[in-house]
Amino acid sequence: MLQVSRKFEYGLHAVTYLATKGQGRVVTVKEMADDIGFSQEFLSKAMQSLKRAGIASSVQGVKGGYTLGRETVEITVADIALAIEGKPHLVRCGVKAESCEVFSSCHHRGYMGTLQLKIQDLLGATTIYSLLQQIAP
Amino acid sequence: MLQVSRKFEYGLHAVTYLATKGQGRVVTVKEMADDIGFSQEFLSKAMQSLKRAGIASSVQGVKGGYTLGRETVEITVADIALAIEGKPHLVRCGVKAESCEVFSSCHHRGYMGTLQLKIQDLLGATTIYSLLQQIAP
DNA sequence: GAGAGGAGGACTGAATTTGTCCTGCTTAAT
DNA sequence: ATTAAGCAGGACAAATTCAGTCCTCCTCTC
Repeated sequence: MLQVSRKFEYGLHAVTYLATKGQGRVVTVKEMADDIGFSQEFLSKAMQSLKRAGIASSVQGVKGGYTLGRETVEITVADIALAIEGKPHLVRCGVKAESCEVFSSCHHRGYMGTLQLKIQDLLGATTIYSLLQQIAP
Repeated sequence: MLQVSRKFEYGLHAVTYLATKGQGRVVTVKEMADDIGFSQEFLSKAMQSLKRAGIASSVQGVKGGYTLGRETVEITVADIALAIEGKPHLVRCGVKAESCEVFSSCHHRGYMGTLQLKIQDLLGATTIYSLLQQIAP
């Protein structure tokens, strides 16, 4: 269906939250979940992925929580997608060649490959910084 | 996971098959399924979608089958995607606003919307004709 | 009128996504 | 030292979607 996952949406919301309302402080998952309006448990998973990718960094223990791990100009939408959904595979044979019956004789692999790159470029061209500019005029 | 459906892959293969090995004649689903190498029943579904969209046209009865419904320069990859997967919705709120908890306060809808349009443009920029050029040098 | 072949609804099984639960670890505060 | 807030992450359950099959009907050629 060529649709982005919910977890990605959660992650993107969380990052913009940290970038705006979370400046200079540590923000708990609970605060974000309450304020934005979705499940704390699930958002927590997204944050863990963002952390592993260095997009967010975490502070443990009481008074713990999350902050951004990099400047907003250094985080692109593609980074968030990669952190949360892993490497994109527009077609199945990108994951497993065996999953395609016609792998050896396939004529579109080249095209689908460049298409995927172009989509990644599209996502990579937007930083959180520029995204925020678009929001608040 | 931002992945294209299998049915779309089937459809794309079928269209290029018709455009190359099926010139000037009517091709049965069985032939395509056998030659390309996947399920006849399922390919049949894809063909039905393509037919409804006018990308393929069908002949019923004995000696029936499919032909292309338009010239290859007038069929884009986006057309095939639309025919088979329906209107694209990068985010859920495009399908149902209620499916998003933060619809009213959402900051990314505008961005996601233009992103979707850009992806559609990408698909719309490739015609079957140009795709075939890329394949056979 | 028999059989090849498309049309399409219904259904099933598999895979993926989404979300919850639980347990453990870290650390500030008391 | 103990407690409780909060992150980390594995395991599991539910829901949704996708993929594929089956069955019936209709159309057309021979």
